[in-house]
Amino acid sequence: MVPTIQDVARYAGVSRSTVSYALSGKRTISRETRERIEAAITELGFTPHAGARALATSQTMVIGLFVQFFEDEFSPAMLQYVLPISDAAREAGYDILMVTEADGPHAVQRISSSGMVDGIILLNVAHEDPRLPVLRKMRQPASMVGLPRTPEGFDVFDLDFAESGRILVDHLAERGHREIILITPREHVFERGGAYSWRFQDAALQRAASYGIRVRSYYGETQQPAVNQQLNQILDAPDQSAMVVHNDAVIAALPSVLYSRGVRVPDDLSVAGMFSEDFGRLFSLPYTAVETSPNKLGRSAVQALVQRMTTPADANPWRVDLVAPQITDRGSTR
Amino acid sequence: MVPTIQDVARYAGVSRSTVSYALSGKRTISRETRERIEAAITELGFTPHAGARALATSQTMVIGLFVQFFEDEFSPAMLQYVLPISDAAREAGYDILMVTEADGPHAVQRISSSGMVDGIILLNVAHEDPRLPVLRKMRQPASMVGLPRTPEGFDVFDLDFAESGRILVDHLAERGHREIILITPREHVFERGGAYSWRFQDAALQRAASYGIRVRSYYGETQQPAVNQQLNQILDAPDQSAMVVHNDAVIAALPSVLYSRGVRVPDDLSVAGMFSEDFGRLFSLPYTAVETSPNKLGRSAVQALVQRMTTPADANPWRVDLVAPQITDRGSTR
DNA sequence: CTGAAAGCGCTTACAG
DNA sequence: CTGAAAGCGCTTACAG
Repeated sequence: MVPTIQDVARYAGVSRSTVSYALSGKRTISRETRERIEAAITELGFTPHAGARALATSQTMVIGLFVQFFEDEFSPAMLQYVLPISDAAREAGYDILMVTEADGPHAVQRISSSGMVDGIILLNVAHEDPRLPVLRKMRQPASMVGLPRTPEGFDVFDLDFAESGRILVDHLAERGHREIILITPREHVFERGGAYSWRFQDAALQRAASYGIRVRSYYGETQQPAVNQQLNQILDAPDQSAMVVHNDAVIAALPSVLYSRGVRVPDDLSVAGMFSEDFGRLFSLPYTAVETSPNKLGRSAVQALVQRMTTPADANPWRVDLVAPQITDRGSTR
Repeated sequence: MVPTIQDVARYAGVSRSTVSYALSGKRTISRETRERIEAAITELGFTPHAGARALATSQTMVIGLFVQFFEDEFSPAMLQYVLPISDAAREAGYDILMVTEADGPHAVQRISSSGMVDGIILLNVAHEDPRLPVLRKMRQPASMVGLPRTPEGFDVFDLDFAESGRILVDHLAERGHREIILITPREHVFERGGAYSWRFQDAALQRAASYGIRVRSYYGETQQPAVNQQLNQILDAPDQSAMVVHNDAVIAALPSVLYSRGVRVPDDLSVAGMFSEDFGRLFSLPYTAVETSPNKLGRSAVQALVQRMTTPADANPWRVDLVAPQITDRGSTR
């Protein structure tokens, strides 16, 4: 039914090995032979069987992408990582097996030990991520977005959230603000070990303290209508001059809440956030923000992984890249 | 290095076939033998090699999911289909190979003919979708979300957009509106063959005509700041009483635009849209809407595909399921 | 209840 | 420049 390399060989009057070498280019084939083979391939519509090739070469040319969706996080943000990763993988010749299973450790074990993938990318990595211990036992290399407590054994990429916190506090301090409202991820994200939450918050609080700036910190909600209710409650307090938002759901809802209250930015309130340019465009956020660079982080993770996969005995030390945050001034502070 | 079925057999003192049958349960194994095999498996940490199994059985237990992201569509909506599909696939024992390649037909050809997947799901199918002709030549069954001009050969699931258009017009007609603003997908979506765009619009216009209701139809923008600008321009016209929005980007931006203009819903303007409950929650949309049921559609596509994959000679006719739209009244009309 | 062997469709040393 | 053959790690008729 579906043609095999044997059919091609027979049709072209050569051996299977010759066809295989013509395909891979790993040895020189006479022009005439090569042309006969190519003709046979197009004539028969032959494509090598991926499974057979994987068995023979121990290479699947597939990357496992492990995504976790939590109720308390804002899902659209995740897509910003997935798409660049998928694109970068394809550019390097890999396909993406996307795994969204709730039981992360089990999924890693299952996919990895069955040899379905050559390498693994973890998204949304927690401080004590239960996927890492099992991942360490697997034979495939892995890279990730998100900084775990013990990154040894993996290439790790993340935004420098501490520095991001400082940059935003500096930005407001320079403009003379003496009080800042800080809206963080949900409390549950802290508890779960989403290290980005406290890396940002701790650094921001510390930097603010060094200026003598007072910070009122709130765990932001992530589901409507709680988001709007909470924002309104926070804004009911008098004399607020500046707000830093490190919470996707809150920042996405902010424009409508501010409009509804008649709060003008930056005249009545200075606002600065943490989001990517794409995210900002999607939700029409007119706020100065630290660019979270999901594109860059995702692509870096792919690149590092491809490097490890193609150089199995790679002696290079494991990377921990904390991308330096850049602020994009959209004029929402003063 | 990594244990094979041979190692397990040796360790348990049986043959490879016995181990294989113990794994599959396709023949009865004596209790004692089975226990020895199980012990060997856990002891050695054995997992069957997926590639070898695929080669022997011609089954990969992987579904190819082909996603297309267009500049002129609103990406968060896509995730609402991807996640339920991934979950449903896993429940049926399948993993998901997610393909986002820009060249859809080529990607289908590549993945399908190399035997990487047992079946295929297409998302965001166009009226004349260039992926369908190549898909028809492939050996794997396929299902899809989105109604193509010629659905023969596939199981097709989509919302009944025509009926959705009628329902929303009826809803406003019942409330006495004599003029409706209709915001559709971008013009380019119509041109590209996104049939959902005109199926909805044509039906809505026709139904409105039957009531003698006047409809002003606009191609909605999808990128900021164009979305807000356009909305403001549309709303500048006097005497508007009702608006139907069939455009994700526009409906997501609508609350802030209406707030900023001081337009109150439904007192000043009746608003009805097309979006899922999840989407509405994500963007805090307080509008009456036809539920677009991405969850249901995605799961149906998986179910139908699993049926075809497990019953290759399935004689059941191809399905074209247009899900009956349900309106969710959130009190945004009167 | 269990085993020996063929076969799935490739790749790659080994030989010439 | 090309071929014959072993091997990758499974499954499954065939045999007993």
